[in-house]
This record gives sequence, C-alpha cells and structure tokens, in this order.
Amino acid sequence: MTTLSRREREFAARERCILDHARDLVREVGFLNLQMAELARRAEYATGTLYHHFRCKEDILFRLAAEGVELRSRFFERVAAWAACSRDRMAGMGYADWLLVNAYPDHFRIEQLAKAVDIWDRATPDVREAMMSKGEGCGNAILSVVDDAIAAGDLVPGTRSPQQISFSFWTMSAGTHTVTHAAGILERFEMRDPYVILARNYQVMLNGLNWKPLQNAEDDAALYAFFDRLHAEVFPDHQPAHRSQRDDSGDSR
Amino acid sequence: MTTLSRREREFAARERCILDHARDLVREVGFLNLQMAELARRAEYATGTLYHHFRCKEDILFRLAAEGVELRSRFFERVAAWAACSRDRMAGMGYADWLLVNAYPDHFRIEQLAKAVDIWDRATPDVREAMMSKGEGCGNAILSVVDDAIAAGDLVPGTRSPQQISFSFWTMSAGTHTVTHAAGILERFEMRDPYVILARNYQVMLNGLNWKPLQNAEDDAALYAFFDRLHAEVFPDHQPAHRSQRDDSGDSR
DNA sequence: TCATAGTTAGAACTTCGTTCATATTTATTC
DNA sequence: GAATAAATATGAACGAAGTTCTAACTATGA
Repeated sequence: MTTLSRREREFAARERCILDHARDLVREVGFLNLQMAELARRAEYATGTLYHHFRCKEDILFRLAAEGVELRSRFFERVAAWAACSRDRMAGMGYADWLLVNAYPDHFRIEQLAKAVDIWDRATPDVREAMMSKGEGCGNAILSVVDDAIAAGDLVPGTRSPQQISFSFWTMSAGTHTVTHAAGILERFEMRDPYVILARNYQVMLNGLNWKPLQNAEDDAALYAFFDRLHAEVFPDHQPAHRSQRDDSGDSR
Repeated sequence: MTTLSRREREFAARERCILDHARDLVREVGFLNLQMAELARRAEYATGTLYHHFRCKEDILFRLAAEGVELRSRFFERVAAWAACSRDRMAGMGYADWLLVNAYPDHFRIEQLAKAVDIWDRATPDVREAMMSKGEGCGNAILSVVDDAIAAGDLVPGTRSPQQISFSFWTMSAGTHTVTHAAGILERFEMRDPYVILARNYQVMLNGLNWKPLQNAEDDAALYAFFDRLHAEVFPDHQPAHRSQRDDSGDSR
C-alpha cells in the first residue's frame, strides 16, 4: 500500500516535472516547434518515458490547457460567490479573465491552439474531455450571476435567454483575448491596456442591457475603484491585474 | 512580350489551381493534416512545383487567409459607404462578417491558425505582410464610420478614442467567431444562430454608447427588417446571411 | 536545327513523432 | 539475502511528411 502510493507519488512528480518543462518550452518556442526529444532532455528522461505519461504530443497541450481552464473556473466561481450586487459580479468576470492572463501569460494561446480543429482531432478523446469538463465551472458561474440578477430584479431578460446574455459577455472576453494575443495585431492597431477597455466594454454592455444599478461608463475613477475593491475582497492572494491609479507599481500586462 | 505574358498567365493559373485545391484540402482534413504530396497529386503537379510558387507550407495558408481578409475588407468598405445613418452602418459591420462566414465557411479557422504564433513565425515575412495589409481596409472602414458618427453628432466619444470604440465592436465580432468555430464549444453550450445574437449585441453596445438614434434592442422584427434592408441595398449580389423572418428559405450559418 | 532559359518531376534528404526490444530497477518469495 | 518475476526506463530504430536537388523536358528565338 505504502509502496504503491509512493510509486504513484513518484509518477505524479515526474508528470508534473514534464508538464512544467513543457510549459516552459511552449512559451519559448511554441507548441508546433516543441520537440519531444528536447522536452525529454530538459526533464532528464528518455523520450520513451514521455509516452508512458502522454499518449501523444497533443495530449500534453491539452493537459496544459486544462490547468489554465481550471484556474479560470476557480476565479469565476470566486467572483460569482462575491458578496456584491449582481452587476458588479458580472463586471468582475472580465477582471478574473485578466488575472488569468497574468497568472498564465501564455494560456490563451495554448487554449486556442488546443481548440483549433486540427489539433483537437489528434488528441485522445478522454484527455480532451477532461480539459473541457474543467471549464464547466466558468459557464455555470456566469450563468448563476445572470440568474441571480433576474431573480433580484436587477435585470429584465426580455426576449433573451440567460445563456444568450452570458454569451454576450463571453464573446467580448474571448474576442479581447483573440485580438490581444494574435500575432501582429496590436502592434499594427496601436491599443494600450486592452483589458481596461474590456472592462469598460463590460460596463457599456451592462448599461445597454439596462442591468441595474446603471453606472456612468465614462467614469474611470469609479472603474479603478471597482478594480481595487474586487481585488481586495476576492483576490487578495494574487497580484492585481491592474495598475492602481495613484500607484505606479504593479503590472498591467 | 506576348510570350512572357502568356507564361505569366499560365503561372498565375497554376497558382490559382494549387490554391483552390489547397482550400478544399484544408476544409477536408485541416491545415496541419494537409500533405504537400497529396496537394500536388490533386492539383496534378509534382511536389517540387509547389515550391516554385510557395516557399513553404505556411505561405499557402497565408495566401488563403489573405483572400478571406481581402473579401472582408471589401464587405466592410461597402457597408461604410452605405447611404444610411452612422448607427446602421456600424451595425452593418456585424452582418458583413456573417456574410463572409457564408462565403468562406472555413475562413475564420484559416485566419486564426495563421495568426497563431507557431505558424506565424514559420511563414515568409513578406507573405505575412501581404496578408496583413489586405486587412487594413477593415480597420479603416470601421474607423471612418466612428468618425462620421462623431462628426454628425450621433455619438459623443467622451473619454474614448475612436480606436477604442472600434475595438469594442471588433472584439465582439472576433469573440463570436472564436466561440462559434472553436471545436467542442457550441455543441456543449447549446446556442443557435450565434450571428443573430452578435447582431443583437451590436445593438446593445450601440445603445450603451448612447449612439443615436437609440433603438429597442429587444425588437427582433426591427432587426430582421434591418437585415433585409442592408442585404437589399448593399449586398444584392450575395446570398443573404440571415433567414428572412417570413420566409424559411436561405441559410443561416 | 541548335542553344538557352525556364519548368517539371520525383527521388533523395532531413527532421521529428512514435514505437519497441532491451536493460534496469523494484518487489516478492523462499 | 539471493533469485525470480514484474514493472518501468531507455534510446536506437522506424516511418511519415516537409523540403531540396538535379536531371529531363519544353518552348523560344537565332
């Protein structure tokens, strides 16, 4: 029993080691340029050993993607459970995504590549499934906020389903990631702090949906105060994503 | 002179042939699974011949992407030149994107893959640059509508730059594409007609920005009337992207 | 008809992802 | 504690696919 679990521990540790080195390598050279032999060399194992842990190269990518997706679910769930009005909680989702970008700067590219059909098809179905299921928390968290808003009377859904309302915010976040991380875009279309703009867009969208309490979407001071409050109350254990307005320390991507 | 231009014509025709077959193959098996030898076989040329036209596999992808990007620019420019109020022209951009999806159903995946860093880095810089420059019309068209709106007094930019306002709509469109085309997403999160939702989101965002004339974002009849008008006046030469409300023919997505 | 330039062909080369037979380590039994 | 068996690690070898190279071919012009 003890011996078995020790083996399991060692196996898990080795897997962790491989994944860590894989993450580094993906960041350095990209997934397509990642060589299994080089990964094995860095992790100090033989190439064959890698295949005792992962059935193919793509599975490694999916395992990396799963880690980011899971963290995002945790972040979203924290925001959904925040003791704040429904509007602030929805606005907080955009910020949570921003935090994730800081925690795993290259996560978006990994996730995007994993979901590109070409690579999707090559991965093992159960590894793929595991990655997707880690993301279920995200959708549920957002949906719960919409439901709360409707129940509290902050939002009148009208002809829209809660799913459709969630979809709206989802596309804004996904699009901001896409445009921000796509090669050669931001350089051309000069755009600073895309995630601040995303937060503003959330406010505009919330106002457009008549999601109470309405707020002046032009008020940057209020927006940064919101960031400060959200960070202090929900993510005190993380570096803030935003640079506080009166403080020039901190990082903003 | 004549001989030279005939040669050039033949060369161009061959290139066209290769690109057409490449587009088919990408649709069928994906870009990563596209084999140069198979492409050569289909186009009825030798593999070596392909390399007289394209320096590497990735360049083929970028050439395909460029065609879609160029068409989108043309679509956006048409909408920008439409004799309609600034708000309708901005709302029309979302519809133009939808038309593009119908014209080149697999374009988004191609463009997304091309812009993934891994592949981006492998392509020849000038082919990459050519693709990007085809897209300049898009940004300019959107920006011109924002500028017109401000000039006409339909929109008060406040603290936002015209670029930032364009960015908002851009992220919504890009995000809708991302979510719609990513493998395994829509199947899970059941969502019909994502581009209709995108159009609604445009209306919500326009209202949130207080972009005049304000419109009831719940009014689907008005939305479909807008689709009909836009299609009739700007894209009479294309199949409509939407299914008309009283007519069940036509395609949606 | 011959020389030249451009084009095509597909075999050979190269670079990986993956596999597999062998070596090694660990666990069990006498 | 040595011997056997099972599990695991190893890296050379394999095979698939992108790219290159050179010999053969075609068309043009003198």
